[in-house]
Amino acid sequence: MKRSHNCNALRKSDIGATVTLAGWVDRRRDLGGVIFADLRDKYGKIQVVFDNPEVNPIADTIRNEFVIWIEGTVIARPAGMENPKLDTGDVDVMVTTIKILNKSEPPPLAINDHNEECKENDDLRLRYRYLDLRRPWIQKNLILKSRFLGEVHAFFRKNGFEEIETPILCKSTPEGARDYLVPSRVNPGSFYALPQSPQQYKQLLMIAGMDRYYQIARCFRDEDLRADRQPEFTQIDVEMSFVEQEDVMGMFDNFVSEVLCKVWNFEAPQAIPRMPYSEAMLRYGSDKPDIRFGLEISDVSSIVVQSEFGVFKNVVNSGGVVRGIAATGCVEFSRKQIDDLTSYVGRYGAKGLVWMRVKDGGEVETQVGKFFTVDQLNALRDAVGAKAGDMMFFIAGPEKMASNATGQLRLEIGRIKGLMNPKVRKFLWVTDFPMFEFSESEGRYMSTHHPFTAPLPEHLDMMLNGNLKDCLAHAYDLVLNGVEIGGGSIRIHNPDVQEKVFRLLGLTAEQVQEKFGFFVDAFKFGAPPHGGLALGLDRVLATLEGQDSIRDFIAFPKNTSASSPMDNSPSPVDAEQLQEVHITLNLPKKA
RNA sequence: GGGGUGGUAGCUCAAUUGGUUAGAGCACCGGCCUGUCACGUCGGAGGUUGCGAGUUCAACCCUCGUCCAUCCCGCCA
Repeated sequence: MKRSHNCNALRKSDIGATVTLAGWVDRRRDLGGVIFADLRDKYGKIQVVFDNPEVNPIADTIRNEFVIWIEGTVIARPAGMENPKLDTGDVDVMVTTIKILNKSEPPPLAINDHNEECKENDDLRLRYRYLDLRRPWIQKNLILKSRFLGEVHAFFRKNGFEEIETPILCKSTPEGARDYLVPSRVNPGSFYALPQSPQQYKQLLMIAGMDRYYQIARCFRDEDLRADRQPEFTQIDVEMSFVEQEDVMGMFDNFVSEVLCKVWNFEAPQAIPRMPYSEAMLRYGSDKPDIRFGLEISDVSSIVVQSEFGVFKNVVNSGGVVRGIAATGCVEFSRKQIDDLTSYVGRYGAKGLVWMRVKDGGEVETQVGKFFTVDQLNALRDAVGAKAGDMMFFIAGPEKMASNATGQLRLEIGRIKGLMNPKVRKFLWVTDFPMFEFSESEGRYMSTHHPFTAPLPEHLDMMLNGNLKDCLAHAYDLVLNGVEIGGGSIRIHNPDVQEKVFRLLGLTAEQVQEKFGFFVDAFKFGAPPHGGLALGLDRVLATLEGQDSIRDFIAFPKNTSASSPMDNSPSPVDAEQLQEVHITLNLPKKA
């Protein structure tokens, strides 16, 4: 049963050796007299040959995904018969003994598909995830993750961080995402929450004097899923004492150049550029700009308000904005392409999309030309930086919507023009986030980051005086190719300020005491200034691999309904189990 | 909660304007084949067209409902 080599080990230099191998049958080719089979394991593939009456009757019966063990001799392939697609392609193993260790039914997934894209739908893949995971290219993802984590540990240990575990059974707190709840059997009617992140624990570790903490932390959020969002996911969670923003960001500048560049083998950025949130929103219409390409956005409100174009004028006069973008080299966009873009930005609330073409001589051609003077059209062209051969697009509306919709338009044009090269890695720090955002649905201000984030020191008084709109936070996000891969902040370490922030968020003194009392109290016993950052492990992997979905970097992910088709979780439980945890069900009526 | 797309053989897909026997490739089963490597070749089996109603002489196709998946908005850092 022992194997002398794995399936990727044998080379020309091994010719003549007697070896034993074990693995899965990737593919069998029966030529009548001689039978070939590709044997596969985690390490690779090798072709084995059956050409004697002792073994061929058994080799006749093997099928895809059978697990076999063979003994044989390494032989050179006949000249011209080498297979350059295999690392082991210079040799064969001539089999002298074969044992079938296990049979396999025909697999419902094409594990041996030669191209690295799987066409099976996700539901099927997740139902048979253990087969899906046999595909070499997806194993490669998990192996890469494992190797990456090794480097992560090495980096933080080298920099004096301690790896400390924090509870999975936590206290449910308001703010942030919806909690996953766990009923307590011994405390009837009480519930734990699974952590959305170890935020409070890591801050308490700073108060405890641990100075530098990191953890590969599992986080849970009961919100609707996306391709890049799972109900449980992993963060590289970090916190440091006696630091300022520069110290935390500097640590992660090093992390990028020492860990990410090493694992993914790309050149370290000279310095990761920084951009204030307000600038990111204006120039890119996003708090996570993809700076791999230009197509920057300009505000043209002051120009269009002079025109006779009612739509734009009214928007600006009622407090809205008009944003424009020069789609470089897109003058030939068809009517249909423009219609598609119009409905695309409609998803983000844009009521319409105004387009203008810049002709060869530089003159501007547009359907709405009669509402503008030539000077105004030229001013628009120059404001967005359009040249002959470019198409200009404009979106009007309330600032938040117009900004976002134009930003999404920019990304879509980038996709259409193929400007998103996954081989290019552009990191960016976005800083100076607003401390609070007004939530229409909640009817109150909410923390942009989380309620433990400190305001900029120069904005503290502003905040204490109740000006939440203009108050900026000591927060920073790390962005890679337009994906937010991490975020952090300098934390509040003054109990009075922390209490005040909770109150500004609408919590009563009683609620603060009940939900966060222990936390505020902790700061009364000598809390050091501290701050930190958390990186989304799965997103870092997916983004650096040029993938949109994090699912292929998680061994057993959930589907969009947060369930697992493989083991059918979540699932109902016995009445006795419910009784033990003092729960009675109150299910929604089915129509 | 809302919108888009999809659901046909084990898998991936096709099926003209609604038209009579729902096809192909892969996989599977059987035959042939001694250098293939996505082997080839001959043959065979395999279908509640997601589910339920309705329209029609006739429904994979049209209508309504419903379930599931997926992508997105809201939500979520």
